[in-house]
Amino acid sequence: MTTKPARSKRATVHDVALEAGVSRGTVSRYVNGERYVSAAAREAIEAAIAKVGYVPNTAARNLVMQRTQAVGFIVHEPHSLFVEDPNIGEILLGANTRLSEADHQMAVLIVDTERDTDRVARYLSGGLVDGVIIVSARADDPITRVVERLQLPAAYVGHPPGAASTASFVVIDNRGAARSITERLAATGRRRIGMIAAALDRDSGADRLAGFREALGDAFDEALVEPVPLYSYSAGRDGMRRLLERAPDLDGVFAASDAVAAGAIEAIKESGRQVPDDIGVVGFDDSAWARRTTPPLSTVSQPAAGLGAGAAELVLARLHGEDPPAERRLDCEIVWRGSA
Amino acid sequence: MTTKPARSKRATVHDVALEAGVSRGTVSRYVNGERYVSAAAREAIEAAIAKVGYVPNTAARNLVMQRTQAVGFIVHEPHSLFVEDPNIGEILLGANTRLSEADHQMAVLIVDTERDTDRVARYLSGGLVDGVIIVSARADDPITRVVERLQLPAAYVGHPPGAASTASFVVIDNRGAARSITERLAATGRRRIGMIAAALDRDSGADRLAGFREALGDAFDEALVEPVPLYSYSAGRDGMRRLLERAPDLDGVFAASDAVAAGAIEAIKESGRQVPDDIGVVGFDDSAWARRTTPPLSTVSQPAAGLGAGAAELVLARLHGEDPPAERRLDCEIVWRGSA
DNA sequence: GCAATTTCTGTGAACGTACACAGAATGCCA
DNA sequence: TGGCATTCTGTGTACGTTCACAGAAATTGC
Repeated sequence: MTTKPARSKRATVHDVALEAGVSRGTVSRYVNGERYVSAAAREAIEAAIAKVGYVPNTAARNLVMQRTQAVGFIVHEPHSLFVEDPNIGEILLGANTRLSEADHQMAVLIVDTERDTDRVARYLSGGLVDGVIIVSARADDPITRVVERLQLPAAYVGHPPGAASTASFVVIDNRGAARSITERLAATGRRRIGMIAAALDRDSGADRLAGFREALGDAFDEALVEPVPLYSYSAGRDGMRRLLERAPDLDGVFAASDAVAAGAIEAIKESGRQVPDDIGVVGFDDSAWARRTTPPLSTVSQPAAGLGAGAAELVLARLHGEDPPAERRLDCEIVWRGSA
Repeated sequence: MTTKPARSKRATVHDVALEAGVSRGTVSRYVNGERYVSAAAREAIEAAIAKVGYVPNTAARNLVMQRTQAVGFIVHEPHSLFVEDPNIGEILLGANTRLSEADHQMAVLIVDTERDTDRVARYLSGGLVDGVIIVSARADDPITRVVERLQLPAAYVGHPPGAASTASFVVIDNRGAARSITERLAATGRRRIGMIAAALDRDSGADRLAGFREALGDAFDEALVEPVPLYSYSAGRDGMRRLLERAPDLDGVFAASDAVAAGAIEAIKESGRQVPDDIGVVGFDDSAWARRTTPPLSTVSQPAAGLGAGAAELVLARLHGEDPPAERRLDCEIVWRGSA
C-alpha cells in the first residue's frame, strides 16, 4: 500500500473532465455558462464537480483573461486619521457595495510609510487589480505617478492631483456648501465670524476656505482665519485656542470639519464661553462627531457613501470601455442642529 | 508605415531576455535575487529591464508558486457597525502593519448581505489568499465553514466559532477586565450597580457579563442587567432608559462598550440625573467615544492594534509552516477618567 | 435522401512565470 | 595537461485556465 498524499491537491478542470468523461473545453464552457453544452454533458459535469469538489483557480483565470475582477482602494493617510475620520470608512463601504454588485473584489491599500509606497506600487504594477479608487491623494504622490504610468483606470475621491487624462474625479461641492453654511451662520446675527481652515494643501480644504470668503464678501477678515494642518480634533482645539487669543470678540466660527469643530467647542468651553450663546459653531461632514458634541453640530452633510459608490461606478465604466465624464460633483445638504 | 499597436503590451521576462541577449532562466534568477548570475549578465539585464519597463506579472507568479503573498481580512458586520466601531479600524491597521512588514498584501472582505457571502466564499475558494484573519465571526457562519473546508490557515480576532483545528485565536481577557473595572466601580462606594450587557450571543458579550457577575458576588442582582443586541450608542441609550425605569435607585452602571456607555450617559442626563454624582458609568474599549463624552469615560483600554497585529502574526506563522499556539490572550488596562 | 445548417465536442495553443536538469565555461590543483 | 569542482547559462516543462479552430453529431429544409 502506498502512502497517501499528505495534502490532497486541489481539483482542476482536468480532473472534472476525466471524472465526467468529457473534455476540458466542455467543462470550461459549462463553468462559464456558455451555450452549446448538451444536457447529458451538463449533468455529468455537475456530478463530477460535486464529487471532486472543484473550484476554479482564479490565478490561472486571471493570467489568461488578463483581468482580475478586482479594484484597488488606495488611501494615503496617516493611520490615525483613517481611524478617526468616519468618512473614509463610509466611502470604503459605499465603494465596496457598488463593486460587490458588479462582482468585483476590493483590495484595500493603505499608504502611510515609505515602505508602504513601495509595496503598494509593486502590487499595482503586478497586475492584480484592473483599476483603482484613490482617496485623498496629495498633489505630488508617488502612487499617483505609478497609477498614471501604468495607465490604470482610476477614479479619485476628492482632490484631483494634477492633470491625469486616464482618471475621473468624484467630488462634493465644497465651495458651494461652505458658502451656504457660512451664510446660514451669518443669518443668525453673528458679526465677527472666523474660520479654522484645515488642510489647505488639498482642494477640499482650499475650496472650503474659498466658499467661506465668498459668503462673507466685504466682511471677510483675513485675521480671523486660522490655518491648521489636519482635519483632526486636536488641530481644531489648538487652532481655536489661538484664534480666541487673537480675536476674543469672535461670535461665530466655521470649522473645516466636524472633528475640527468638536475640538473647537472644547477650546471654547475651556475659555469659559458658551456654545451657541457666545459663539456659534458650524462644522463640515456630518460625521459621527456631529451628534456627539454638546450641543450637537450644525454641519454640512457629506454623502460619503455616495462618493464611494460614485467612484466605483466611474472605475467600472472605464473597465467596460466606456468613457465616463471626467468629473462628477455631488451636492451636499445642510443639517441644522444646536451649535449655531 | 504600419499602425502602431493601440495599447503597448506589458513587457515579459521573455522581452527582457531578448533585449539583454540572455535566456529567460537567467532573467528569472536575477529578478529573484538568486546566486549564479555573472556580472556581465546582471548589467545587461538591469539595462534591459529599465529600457522595456519590465514588472513581473504577479498572477503568473502566483499560478506557478501556488501562493499569493496575500491575506484576507474578513469582517462580518452590518455596515453601520463597521463605521461606528473604531476598534475594527484599528484592528485592521494593526494587522495591515504587520502583514506589510512581512511583505504581504491584505484583501479586505466585508460580509454583510447574502450576496457578499457568496462572493467572498468564491474569492476565498479561488486561491487568491494564502490565509485569513477573521473578525467577529458568529457561531454558525457560512464563511467560517468555507474557511474550514478549504483548510485555509486562519486566525480569529475574538470569538472562537466552534472548534476549528486549523485556526488560532487572539482574544482579550474580557472577563478579567470586566471584573476589574466593576470592582473599581464598586470601590467608589456604589451600592446598586447595574449593567447594560450587549451582544450576549458573542463570547465577548457573554464574558463581560460573567466578569461583572463575578466582581459583585453576592451583591449581584439579575434584575439590574439589561441586555441589548448590539454594541451601539442607540442600544445603550434605549437600554439605559429601560433600566432606569426599572431601577430608579441605581447609582452605578457598567456598559458593555464605550458606545453603549455614551448612549447610557445621554439617557441618564435625559432623566435629570448627573454623571458621576448620581450615577457612576464605566465603559469598555477605550474607543474614540471615551474622550468625547462629558465627563470622559472611565473604561477598559483594549489593545485593538495589538489584536490585529497578533492575528497577523499567527497567520504568518502558519504560512511559514510553524504551529503557533491555539490562543493568544492580550491583557487590558483600565483607564480612569471622570465618569465614575 | 442529400445538402445545409445548427449544435455540440475535443485538441492544441497561449497567458508569464519558476524550477529542474543538462551542459558549457571557468578556475584550481596535481 | 588532465581531472574535478565550481560557477554560470539555456531549454523544456509545469501551473490551470480560456479561446480559436476543426471536426463530429444532430437537426433542418427541400
